[in-house]
Amino acid sequence: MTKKAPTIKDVARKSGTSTATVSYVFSEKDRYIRPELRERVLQAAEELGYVKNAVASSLKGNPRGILAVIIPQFSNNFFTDICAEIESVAQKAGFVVIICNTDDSVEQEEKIVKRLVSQKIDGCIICPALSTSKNIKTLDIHNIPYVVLERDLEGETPDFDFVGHDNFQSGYLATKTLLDAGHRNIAFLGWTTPIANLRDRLSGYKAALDEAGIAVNDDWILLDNLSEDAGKRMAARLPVDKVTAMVLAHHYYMAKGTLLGLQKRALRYPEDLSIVLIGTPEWRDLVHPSLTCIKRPEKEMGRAAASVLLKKVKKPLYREKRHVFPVEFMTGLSVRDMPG
Amino acid sequence: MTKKAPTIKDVARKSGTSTATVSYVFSEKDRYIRPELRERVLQAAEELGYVKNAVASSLKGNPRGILAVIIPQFSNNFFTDICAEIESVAQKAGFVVIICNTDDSVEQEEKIVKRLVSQKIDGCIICPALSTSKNIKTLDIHNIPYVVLERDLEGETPDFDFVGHDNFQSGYLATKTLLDAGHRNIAFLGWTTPIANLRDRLSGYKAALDEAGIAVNDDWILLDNLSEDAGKRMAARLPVDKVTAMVLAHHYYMAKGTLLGLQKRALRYPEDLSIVLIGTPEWRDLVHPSLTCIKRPEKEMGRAAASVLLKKVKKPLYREKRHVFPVEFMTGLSVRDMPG
DNA sequence: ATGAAAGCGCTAACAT
DNA sequence: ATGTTAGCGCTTTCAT
Repeated sequence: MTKKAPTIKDVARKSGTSTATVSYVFSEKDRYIRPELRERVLQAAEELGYVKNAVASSLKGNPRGILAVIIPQFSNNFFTDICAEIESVAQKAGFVVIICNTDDSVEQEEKIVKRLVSQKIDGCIICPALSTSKNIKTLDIHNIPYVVLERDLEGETPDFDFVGHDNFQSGYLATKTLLDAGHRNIAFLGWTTPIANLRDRLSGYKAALDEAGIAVNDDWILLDNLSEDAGKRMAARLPVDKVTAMVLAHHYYMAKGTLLGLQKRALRYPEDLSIVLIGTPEWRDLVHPSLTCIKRPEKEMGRAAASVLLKKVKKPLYREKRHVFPVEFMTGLSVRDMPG
Repeated sequence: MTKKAPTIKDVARKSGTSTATVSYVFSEKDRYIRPELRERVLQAAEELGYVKNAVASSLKGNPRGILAVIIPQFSNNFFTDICAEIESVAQKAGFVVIICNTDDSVEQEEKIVKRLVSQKIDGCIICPALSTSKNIKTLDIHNIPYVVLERDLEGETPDFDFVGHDNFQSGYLATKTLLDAGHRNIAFLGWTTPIANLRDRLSGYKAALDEAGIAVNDDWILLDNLSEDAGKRMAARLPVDKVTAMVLAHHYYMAKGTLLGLQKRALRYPEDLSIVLIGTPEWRDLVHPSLTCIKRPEKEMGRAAASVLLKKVKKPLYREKRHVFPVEFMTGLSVRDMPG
């Protein structure tokens, strides 16, 4: 026997006033209302269990109270950490947040973006599937404020606000760490993807080698798809007779696979092979020896993305500078100093 | 110069027909419309970039297309795994999902629930903060279909749909595993909480001991708050001269802390201490030796919660049975057979 | 087969 | 200081 939710009209009737008055009582607008009347309205609302219908309110042009974030992988802690931060900032500002996973599929993303447009969300943080800009354009057309997260858009695209981190630097720093420890033959393990992030990390790797006057050996750059098994495969293929160190530039579950693959070959780190990992999985200091890592700024990114978006929601023409956060070196025990 | 989004009216004008016709073209309702006209409408909509406004539509009583899930911890993989599954199921059914984190605070939850009510969401999956039913009642009052996740409600509460897993069994199974390996003096590490889950695990532990004719020693039941540091503290307090095994019944980061604390005391498992962990952190098979675990049914729970909710959204009076999923034993190398 | 128009719950300009 | 009312974009009954 689902009775209907009480509306402003019910409250008006019960408190013997008009809907306008009730509306004003529940809005931030300052229209003076006799304390006595205001009290009566509040009382009636309380008794009826009235809650303002944000849906109807937004039809009149008021903010919806909903933000969205679109990510390519739900199961990647890098993204969930960012989302957690976004949700936290949004919550404090009175918004709820819709989280959507595209599985890095442009088609899936297209459906999702349409749905969000249809829902008239106030704004959106999007890490574009495969770095494509197609669905971003939909957001543009419908005037939904958005912030692009982590992946730069390829090709001709509108001006956009961006929050990301320095992938070049992470590749560079990881490689430099190994070079400084005296390594010369350094492998780079990544994944196959059209997005720039991995490419940037690889550029950082190459730049560091270059700076040290070392030629890049393409055989030591291993790429595979995103999975734990791929990590295992790469560990199996690793030319450990030539290489003394490696940069793990891929995802946590690939990295996990790589470590397991190493175990399987009875290879030990740092004795047989030094390792620097880009990223900070929960287990970085639990494995033994602990891993030397490059920490990415998940929280900072989440916080920045959310606050930039909130500003844009308030002022649609608001433009922020690009936020590209630096990474941070985290010491560990997986790098061995080379003798000599 | 943000031009307004095109509405049904614009499409009607452009295609020279009425708003009613356009509405029918974009609805599932079957009203016959001349193919020629239908085509013209579609054409106009396409050109204008028209997307139906779900907000206005829902004002007329149509489903909103939004579900919500309320969890007490965003950073806990147990919950994010469940959420990932919920999102996936919801997405296939055409819904987007709002994810809210309460930090296990009843006050925060209250705000969130009010917001969701105000947003007129179609339904909600809630893991109630501290197992309290107060905010659930708000959902009831406003006729929002909901499914209670993982934590049973305490006290007098309305009839509700529930999806969870067998916490008693996980405590029992973990303990039984150690008993079967010949252990007699088994510690139980948990956290301080009013919710039933930990209590149930503890009951399972006690039941297993009881069954084996072993008295419970309260000194071996260690509880602390939810943090990695608390895990370290418990490891430090552990009476390893008396105890030969332990059940880790707490969260991943506590478990991590406990393992780190063990390392600090130079205690090795399973030699010095056998371990069974409730839960399956990503690192369970990465640490060495790999951990013997009790796997909880995150995916099944997520999937069940989402599908039950979707059924309730369709049919508000729909009632499902309680879903309490079993846990699963996962073999590892952290349990040593006791001699004798 | 299609269109006119009332109305969902709210806001705000306007009237009193 | 408060009430009346048009209208946000859509759905749907009723008329044609």
